[in-house]
Amino acid sequence: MQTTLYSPTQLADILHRFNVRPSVQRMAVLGHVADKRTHPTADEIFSSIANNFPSLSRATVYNSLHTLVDSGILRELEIESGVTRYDLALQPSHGHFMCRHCGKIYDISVTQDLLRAMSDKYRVESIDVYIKGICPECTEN
Amino acid sequence: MQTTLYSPTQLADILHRFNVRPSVQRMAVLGHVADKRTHPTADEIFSSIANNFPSLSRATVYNSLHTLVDSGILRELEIESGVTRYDLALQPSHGHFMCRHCGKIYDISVTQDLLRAMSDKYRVESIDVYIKGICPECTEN
DNA sequence: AACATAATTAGAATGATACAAAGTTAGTAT
DNA sequence: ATACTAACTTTGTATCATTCTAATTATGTT
Repeated sequence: MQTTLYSPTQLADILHRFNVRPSVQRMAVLGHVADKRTHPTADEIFSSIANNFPSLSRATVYNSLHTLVDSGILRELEIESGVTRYDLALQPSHGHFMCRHCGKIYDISVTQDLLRAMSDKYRVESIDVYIKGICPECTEN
Repeated sequence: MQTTLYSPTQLADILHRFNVRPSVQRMAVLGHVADKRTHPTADEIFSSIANNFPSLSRATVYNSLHTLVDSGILRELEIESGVTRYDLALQPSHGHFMCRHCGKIYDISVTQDLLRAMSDKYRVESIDVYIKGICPECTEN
């Protein structure tokens, strides 16, 4: 059941490379996001790994996730209102497709052509493009 | 102070066209989103129009917004974690640029070329492409 | 081993949004 | 006009994700 694509050593390596201390909790959080590729929420992660950590706190999951995002290992997805989902950031950038019916989230590549071609497979109902950064006004000041 | 780009008659017309009953509250909510183009949150809308409606309830603002979104007049933006923002949907589809520093949200067009050209004006730090619809698995069933 | 720093825990607090029941309004038919 | 009905608004309460705080524990370094 527990497909382990990333060994503990590999997880520790990743954390080291990004200058994040490899606590067991952090490894478990990262491991879950990296192994299952379901773009889980903080709560899903908590429920899944709580078995192995009787005293695990939600705050720890949130703390770990924030640390992992800040370090660049994970990336936040806000594809669904009200919850933040998490995705491995260690791979070529990609868009996401969420099925309105089953809720599953698929990784997709996002070149113009592919986006158009996608309509054959997926029934696209909405596309959101969000860009963040620094605006001209703020760059001057 | 209160720039009125849309007259009450125009607002009522829009609501009629989309088969939404033009209650005063709904007109006020739509009017605020349509006039100011600040992509406001439910709470910002509530605060702004509460002056004119001493007994206005937050629930009414949420109800109105849901009705307006369902009818296709407004569109939800999830560009910022934890809050939903609202935008007029009655215009050519466009992306959004949020400044990490001042928080302002700019409308931008999203063709490949323009996205590339944008880097001259805006300092792009992250791009999110979210697509929703029905996946192949669900289409079969 | 002792100290300093960082991480974890538990529980309470916050804040956006949803819900439920009662009251009000508006549209329609008599 | 009056009464009926359905839609809308209100009020207060509930929920749920996330954050905060203070106390505890673990880790790394001298």
